[in-house]
Amino acid sequence: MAKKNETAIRPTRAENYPEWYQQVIRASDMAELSPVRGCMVIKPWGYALWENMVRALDDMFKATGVKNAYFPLFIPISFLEKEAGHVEGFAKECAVVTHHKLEKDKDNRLVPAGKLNEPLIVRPTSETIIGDAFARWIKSYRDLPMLINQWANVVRWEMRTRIFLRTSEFLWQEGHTVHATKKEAIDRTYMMLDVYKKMAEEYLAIPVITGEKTAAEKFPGAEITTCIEAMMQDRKALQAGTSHFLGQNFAKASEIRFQSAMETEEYCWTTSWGVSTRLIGGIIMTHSDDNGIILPPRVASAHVVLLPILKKNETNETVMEYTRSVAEALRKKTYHHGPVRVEIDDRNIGGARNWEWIKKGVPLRVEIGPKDMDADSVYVSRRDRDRKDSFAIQKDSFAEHICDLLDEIQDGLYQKALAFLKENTRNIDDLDEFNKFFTPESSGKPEIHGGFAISHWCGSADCELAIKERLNVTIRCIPFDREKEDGQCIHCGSHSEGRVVFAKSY
RNA sequence: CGGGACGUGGCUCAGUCUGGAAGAGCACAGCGUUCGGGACGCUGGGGUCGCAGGUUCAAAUCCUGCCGUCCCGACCA
Repeated sequence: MAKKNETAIRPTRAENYPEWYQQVIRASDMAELSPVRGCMVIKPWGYALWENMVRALDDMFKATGVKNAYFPLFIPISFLEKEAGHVEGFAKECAVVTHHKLEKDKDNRLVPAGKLNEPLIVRPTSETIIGDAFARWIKSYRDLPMLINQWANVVRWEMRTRIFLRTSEFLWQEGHTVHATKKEAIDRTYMMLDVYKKMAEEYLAIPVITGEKTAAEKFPGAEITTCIEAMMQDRKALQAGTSHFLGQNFAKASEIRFQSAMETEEYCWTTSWGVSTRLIGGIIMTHSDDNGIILPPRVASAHVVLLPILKKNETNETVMEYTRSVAEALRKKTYHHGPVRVEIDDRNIGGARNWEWIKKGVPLRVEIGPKDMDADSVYVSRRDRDRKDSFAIQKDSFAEHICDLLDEIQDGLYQKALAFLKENTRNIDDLDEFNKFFTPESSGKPEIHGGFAISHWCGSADCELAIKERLNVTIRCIPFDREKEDGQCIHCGSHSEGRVVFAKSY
C-alpha cells in the first residue's frame, strides 16, 4: 500500500519545468543523451513514435505529388558560399570535415591525416547540394514542377542543446521544390504548411497558429518564411514546422534555369520546408502530465498494452491464451489505415509494470486476469484519465469499440491543448500590461508565466529588437488570419495595421 | 561563447568544509512469501568517486587544467 510518490515524475511541472521535461523523457524510455556532446540516442519506444510520424507525413507528401530522394551528407564549402544569406545563417554552426583518414602518432594515438583539398561541411540543410542537382536535372518547363523530399539527419553545432528540442544532430525531412512561376512556388509553400498544420493538429493533437515570420526571424536566404507555432505547457512558443518561399535566390545561386514554352531561358522559383524530431519534444511538452508522457493515439508507439495478471497456479497458461486471443482480435481492427498496435507485457514485477506503461504514455492499459477471463471481459484504464478511473468491458465489445475509444482520447488531448492555448493567449494593448505579462514574479527561480500576447506592431525591426532585448520576447509570427485593424505599436506607439503574436520561445 | 550551479554503482543523493578502509535508498539478479499490489524477507552482483596532472606517508576530499550536464544570456528547427 506504500505509495512512495504522489506523482511518477519528479520534480513536477510547477516545481521545475525544464528538469521535469528531462525526467519525462528518461521515464518514458524514449531517448537518452549520448557520449557525444549535444547528440541523442533515440530508443525503440521513441523511434517507433518517430516512424509513425514519418509514415503519416510521407503519405501526405506523396499525395501532393512529392517524390523521395537522397542527397549526400557532405557538402563542399564552396556550395554554401553561393548564397549570401545562407552563409550568414549557417556558417557559424557547421561541422567541418578536413581529413580523410587516421594515423597513429608516436604515442599510438589516432590523429587525423590526409588533409582534404577542399574541406566538406556536414549538411546543416541541403538547399545548396540539392540545388546543384536540380541545375543539372532541369532543362525545360516540361521538367517542372520538380517536387523532391529527403528524409535525413542534419548537423548544426548548437551552443545550447536540449534533447529533442535542439540537438546538434537531428532527424528531419526537407522538401525542395522547383517551379516555373512565382505564384506556383508560393502556393506550394502554403500547401506544405497546411500539411504541417494537419500533421500537428490531427495526428499530434497539437493546436497551432499559422503565420509568416518577420524579416528578422526568416530562414537564411528565404523571401517568405511561414511557420506553425505551438504553445507548450510552460506557455513558451515552439516553432513546430516551417515552409519557405525562396524566390529565385537559390535558383540564381545554383543556376537552376529552364527554357520556357516561349523559348526564353528563365530562373526557377524554389521552396523548401521541413519538420524534425523536435516535434517529439512538442508532443511531450503539450500532452504530458506529472506522471509522464501521454502519447496521441494516431502516432503512439503502441495503442494498447495488455497486462496479464499471472499468479503461481494453473490458470496462468489459460490467462495467457486468453490474452493472446484479445491481442489477436485487436490487431485485426484497423485504426486510421493501420492495424491497432498491441503490446503484451507478461513480466511478473508487480505494480511497477503498470506504472512503467503510464510513464511510457500508452493510451490504453488493459489488465486481464482470471476474473475477466471468467466474465469474458477485460479491465481497461485510459492514460488521459485518472488511473483509478478504470472499467470492465466485454472482450468483444472492447475490440469493437477500441478505435472509437482511441479517437475519443485523441480528440480529448486536442481539445485540452486548444483550451490551454486559448486560456493563455490574449490581446494586449497596454505596454505596462505587456511588460507584466512577460515578467516572472520571482527572478531567482522564475515561475511559469506569460503566453501569447497578441499585440500591435508597426513593422519596424527596431521595435522588434528592442522588445527582444528587454524581455526576451520575439514575434513568433504574423498570423494569416489576423484582421485588418488600426492600432498603435506596443513599443513605439506609432500606427499599426494589425496584430502579431509575441511570446518567449524555444 | 559569457555568468551561475553541478559531476560519487542504472537513478536520486550522503560523504568534500576539517585528507586516514567507497556508503544509503531505489533499480537489477536468485530464492521464498505475497500479489488485480509502484508488496515483503533473505542472499547477491555492480563504482579506477567525470578526465589528466600536482601537493602529501596517504586524495572522492586540497591545488591547477580540461571535459561533460543543467539553468540564465547571445544563436538557432
